[in-house]
Amino acid sequence: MNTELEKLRHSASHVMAHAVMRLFDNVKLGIGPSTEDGFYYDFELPEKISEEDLKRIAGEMEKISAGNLPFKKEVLKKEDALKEFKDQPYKLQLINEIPEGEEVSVYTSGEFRDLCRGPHMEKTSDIKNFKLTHIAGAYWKGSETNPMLTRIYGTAFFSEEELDDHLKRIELAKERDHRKLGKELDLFSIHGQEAGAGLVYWHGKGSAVRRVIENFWIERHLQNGYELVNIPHIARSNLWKTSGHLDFYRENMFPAMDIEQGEEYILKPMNCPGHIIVYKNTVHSYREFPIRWAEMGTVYRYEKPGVLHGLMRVRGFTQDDAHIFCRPCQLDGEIESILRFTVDMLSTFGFSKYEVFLSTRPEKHVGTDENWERAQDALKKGLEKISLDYKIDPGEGVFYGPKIDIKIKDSLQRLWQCSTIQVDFNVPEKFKLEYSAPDGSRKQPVMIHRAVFGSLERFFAVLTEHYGGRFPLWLAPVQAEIIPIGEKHFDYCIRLKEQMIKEGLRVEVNLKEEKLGKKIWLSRKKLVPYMAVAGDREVAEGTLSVRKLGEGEAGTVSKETFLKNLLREAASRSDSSVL
RNA sequence: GCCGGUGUAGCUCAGUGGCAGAGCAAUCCCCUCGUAAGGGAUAGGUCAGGAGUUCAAGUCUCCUCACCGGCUCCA
Repeated sequence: MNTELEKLRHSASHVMAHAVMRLFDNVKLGIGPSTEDGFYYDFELPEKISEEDLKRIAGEMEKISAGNLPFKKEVLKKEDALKEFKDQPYKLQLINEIPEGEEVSVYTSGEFRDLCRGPHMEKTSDIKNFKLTHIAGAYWKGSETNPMLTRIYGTAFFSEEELDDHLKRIELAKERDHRKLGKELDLFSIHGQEAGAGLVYWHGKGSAVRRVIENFWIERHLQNGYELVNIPHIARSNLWKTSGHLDFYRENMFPAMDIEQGEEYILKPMNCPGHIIVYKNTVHSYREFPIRWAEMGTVYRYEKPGVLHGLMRVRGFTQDDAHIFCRPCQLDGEIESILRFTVDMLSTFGFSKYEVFLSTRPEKHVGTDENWERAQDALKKGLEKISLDYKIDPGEGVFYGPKIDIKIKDSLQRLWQCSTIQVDFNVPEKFKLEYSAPDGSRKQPVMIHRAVFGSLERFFAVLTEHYGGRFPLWLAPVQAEIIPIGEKHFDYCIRLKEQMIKEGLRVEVNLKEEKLGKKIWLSRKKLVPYMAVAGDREVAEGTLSVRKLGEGEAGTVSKETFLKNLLREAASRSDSSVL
């Protein structure tokens, strides 16, 4: 299945490889596929190259394109192919992996010949609108144990307009980067050098957004039959031994703290054992089920230095976690209601498109095959019941159970993993959890682990990029800025601010001695949804001249009306004015 | 962890071996102002950290840390 665009991009990767072969000696070729956004080709090069070299390579590509060379396909016998590519170790490996009976084809364009399944464009001059974007290292065949090749990324389109649009979209994504907005809007900071990589400092403005998210989360959980619990951040290592974390999750855990003579404590990488401690504190009856315990639980995981990324990938983060204890017969119903609950909550934040994945048993796991089968079946049934389309991600489950991951699509059509639902028969077994069944016997409950936002840090980052920092009113760190025109209007503005703050709004006053135009410019830079200007006229009438971000002047209203309107809009949790 | 790049004032960045710079922000002064940046002055630096080469290092070399683009891994 090759679309025309994939054909174009794959052909572009050939032209790029062709150019690289012309410019460097002794190049070993890896693979050069098309991707969602463009294409790449992996090379083993005799020397280091940097982004500077991309211009040269692109220049050579222009020449090859202008050369108008046809792409010609040729089918070879396997032994002939092996002979022809004897100096290309990676190609040899690929040839040897082609199953018997499948054809071995080679594409030729000018003096460049490459092992390739095709298909291709007709000629090199079809590749006109391309751009080489960046360079990266990539393991051969994606395995850490293989040598690292140099990957050159590029993109190509049929028309110049499409290429420009694409490059503009990349620029837009850069503008919306949560790390950039985090600085500009004073939301958070990370101090890798001074205080530790991957550890987040939430500033006042970021915390304001976070608090709104948390309050909404608490409200919805209480309405949906959850109880909120709280657990400590460290626990003795024997707890993590029992749970299986020390055996199966150790590489992601910070080393144990030796507190007093041989008593080791461990910083929690997950919340589940803590909730299990609460469960085990008393005996439970089937009549209590389902028990739904939720917590914004902060966890710490050791992540390799190279994987850290803003708020998206950190070493300390807060999961909006919940554990549901129930009877096996309640499992389907619980999964279904969790899915509905999740989708409902996400839609409030403007996320209505998802991709859903069902991840199955990984290599490193606890528990029996039978338990894994049961858990997977339950998840499948839940998905089918609310007819959500999903894909299977083989071997991607957690060590204690399979999971459903919901990836949300943001306003730039990018996917982000947030929500997760995991069915677990294994940890209850390890901790010997019990409940009294209707017939008086002791049975083992099933446990569901689930998170809607996944990590608050990541969700906040996704939200920031989704809205490009222009948060809808209910989330905005500063909902309104009141701007006095001159010093004599300060009192009026300060009193109004105090009144609005008492009503629960987040409001600031700009008391700098600047001109109105500059104050408006500053407020716009901070992406504050509403500005309220007050001068002589407004003070005399008890009104405000209102400006709306992105829309400009919105007329004069009484300060009471302004306050009421803001309260109403914030309470609606609507994002319609933003997107 | 791996490949490549980067690290200079609070922020954005210039400075390729010879006196450490600009704009914005900050502070002070002038202007007292009506809807997208008024003017002036002042202050602000262990040039990420350490070692080395050199008469001389922000600049060259090595090590460490962090950050950026990817790979592997992942909420």
